[in-house]
Amino acid sequence: MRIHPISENHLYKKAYDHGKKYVCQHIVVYVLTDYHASRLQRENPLKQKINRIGLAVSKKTGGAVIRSRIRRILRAAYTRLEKECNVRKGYLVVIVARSSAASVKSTDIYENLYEAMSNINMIETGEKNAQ
RNA sequence: UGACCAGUCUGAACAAUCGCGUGAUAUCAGGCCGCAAGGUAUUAUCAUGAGGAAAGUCCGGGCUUCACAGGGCAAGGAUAACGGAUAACGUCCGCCGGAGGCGACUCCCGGGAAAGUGCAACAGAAAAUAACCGCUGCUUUGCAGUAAGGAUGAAAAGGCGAGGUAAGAGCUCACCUCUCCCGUGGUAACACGGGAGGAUGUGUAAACCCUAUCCGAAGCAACACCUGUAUGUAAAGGUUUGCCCGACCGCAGUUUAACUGAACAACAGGUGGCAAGCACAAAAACCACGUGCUGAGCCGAGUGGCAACAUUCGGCAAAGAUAGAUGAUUGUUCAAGACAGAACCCGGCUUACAGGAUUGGUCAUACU
Repeated sequence: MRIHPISENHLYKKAYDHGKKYVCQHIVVYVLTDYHASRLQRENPLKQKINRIGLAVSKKTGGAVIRSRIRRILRAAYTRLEKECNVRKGYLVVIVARSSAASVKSTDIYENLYEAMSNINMIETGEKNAQ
């Protein structure tokens, strides 16, 4: 399960401007339909659709150590979410950490992410495994 | 024992579960992306994976690109006792002078103010050809002499004592200070001793400036080099014939859409296009493998040196990403975890930092 990062700056801009948005206590999530989803699917050896993930942590949040810790936690949270739930694919997902995320446990962030994704209707209920 | 001074080392540990980068071995897949060379995947095991400051980007180098390829001058910048170390330094070591501390020791101290120009607020009579008050003399509403005393100030015209005088004054003398000369010691800065001079005007050079020495510019999401393994690939391109032009290649993006997606397509850049034949040199561009991460390297012992350091021998070699790998959760322990994340690489400096360990030394007190 690899994370496909968003590297283009314009995609972040589009996600902020046009994407669906949900604000939680510690994070903000933007979701936008990925126009390149089918091309990426062809490139993907497994022939599955994928979500491209963008992680954003403001410099206001803290120093480099704190920021990279938050990025790791966010990445881990998303990986766990894809594993345990049935997440819709073919989207651009931008996760922005709020300043309170610096002092919070990773489980809280995961719960935040789950709440946000289900509110944006990114999680298909049933099927897979509901644990 | 207490209070200090100067270093050196260290920068929580363990277990379980999940997870990541790189490398190796095996395994899986022949699809997708690209004009093409070519690229890329699944899973398992093993190995390995941030700092003393990785930080600030303040100095000095290496490396690379560009420029000059010789010498001089000017401008600009940096440095500033002396000797050494070093690839180099504004760093380090030793030492000198000054300042501070009882001391161990410390210091954002260190050319020139008699080359010149400038500045010195407020206060004060006066801030540099000193006469306001005071003191003394005389021919006394004034003139002359005088820096001993006096407000102030960061700084007031060498200090202090004696002689001297009308009163005073380096005017004279002793001591101190300063400058110069000689001798001794030291590689030298300088120190000590002796002699001479009469002594010029306070501070400021982080004001301009003067003296000496050094310096080409730029740079990392970059750039370059080496080798082409079938002389690596090469769409649009060359050339011949025919036909056709707001064409074509390439591409962010937009619309529709959910698939072999389709349509339209800006800027930069490149090329006239299409069909057939022929030929493929070079360059730009790109691709693969490799290199720049073995380096002024680290550790231990010996030798030389007061030391910085040099040198000999032996051993070690295991971060390398490109939106960026070291993490999360739970539990246990303790001294309860600070500052903080490699990004081309080194040597320094500076700044931040919970603590812990340890070496040498000083002072005080007590005891012998």
